Amino acid sequence: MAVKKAVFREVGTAREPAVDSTIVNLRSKLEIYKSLSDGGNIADCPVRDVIQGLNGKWSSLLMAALAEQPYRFGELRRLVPDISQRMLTQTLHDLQRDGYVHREVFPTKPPSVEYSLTDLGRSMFGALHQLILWAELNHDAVRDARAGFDAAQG
Amino acid sequence: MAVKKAVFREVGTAREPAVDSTIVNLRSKLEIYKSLSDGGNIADCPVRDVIQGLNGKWSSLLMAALAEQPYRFGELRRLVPDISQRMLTQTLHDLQRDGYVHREVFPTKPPSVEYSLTDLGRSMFGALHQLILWAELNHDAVRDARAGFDAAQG
DNA sequence: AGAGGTGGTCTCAAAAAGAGACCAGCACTA
DNA sequence: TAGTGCTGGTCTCTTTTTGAGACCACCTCT
Repeated sequence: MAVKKAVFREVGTAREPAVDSTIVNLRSKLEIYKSLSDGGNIADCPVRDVIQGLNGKWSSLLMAALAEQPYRFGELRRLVPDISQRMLTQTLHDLQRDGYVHREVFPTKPPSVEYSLTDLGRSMFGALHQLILWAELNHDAVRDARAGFDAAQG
Repeated sequence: MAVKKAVFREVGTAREPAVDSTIVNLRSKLEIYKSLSDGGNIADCPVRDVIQGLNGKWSSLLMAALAEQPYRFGELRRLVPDISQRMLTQTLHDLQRDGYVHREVFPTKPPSVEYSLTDLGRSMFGALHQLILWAELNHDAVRDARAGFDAAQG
């Protein structure tokens, strides 16, 4: 099987000549992931620490929702029907702990709770959004790859 | 508590005026996550489907490693000491299935297996890398947020 | 009085991840 | 020739994470 023609689309259609931007090539990507100064042990790496907080099943979805507008607890639950109340509580708690989400209780009766992105959260979503955008543009390529792989492997 | 001054740094130091780039505001971010045309059910959303494959504990780390250069199985195991052989096999398998990673067996004795990024994988890493870069630049802000949260909540 | 909406917590089952033994095949060494 | 080690895995068992759903106090409206 020869090298397939690249049919996927890049996120930055213009002005981004290729995958590797200038800063990417400044030093080894793995070095960046190790984030230097970790004493040679890749296990406790700050970047891993931060990324870990985002790769939960619901984190990126809730970030995308809150990037749109602030939402109340129940609104988020209705917006994402297949999340359990337990995981919604927990994921929002974790996002708040990492400083991405602000939780505000309003003294209504019964009290309502509003979740919104902090400045840090908006900043982080700017980067996360690149990935979401890529996924939207290339989901059919990924789906094709999966289908091809499954067909080949049985 | 007033609105804190934003002390975190943006990834694109110049030319990116704020979090929201032009394309971000074209339509609702949540709409993008739903990726339209999903019949109103956010549960089976192509973007979620793609993102899901990347938020495993080891996926982004292995992508970063392979973005640096191709590696053999044992090399990856030594590079990431705290991954179990089982999860390394499985994660590489999943990344291969999604079309990000190419697996090639060389007929040496004993046979060796080399893993490398495909074009699709390199393209995806271009987006993922934004997030990694953000994490590197802002991990202290996240760490501070965590410390503050833990101190407040006990 | 009863139903419904608020934002949760608690318990228990299912799924995923981690630890480590085991495997075939070959090369090198003793 | 028997041991040792390296290759890339799989298999089983235990621990952690997630999911499903009951339960809760409080208030409002009917």
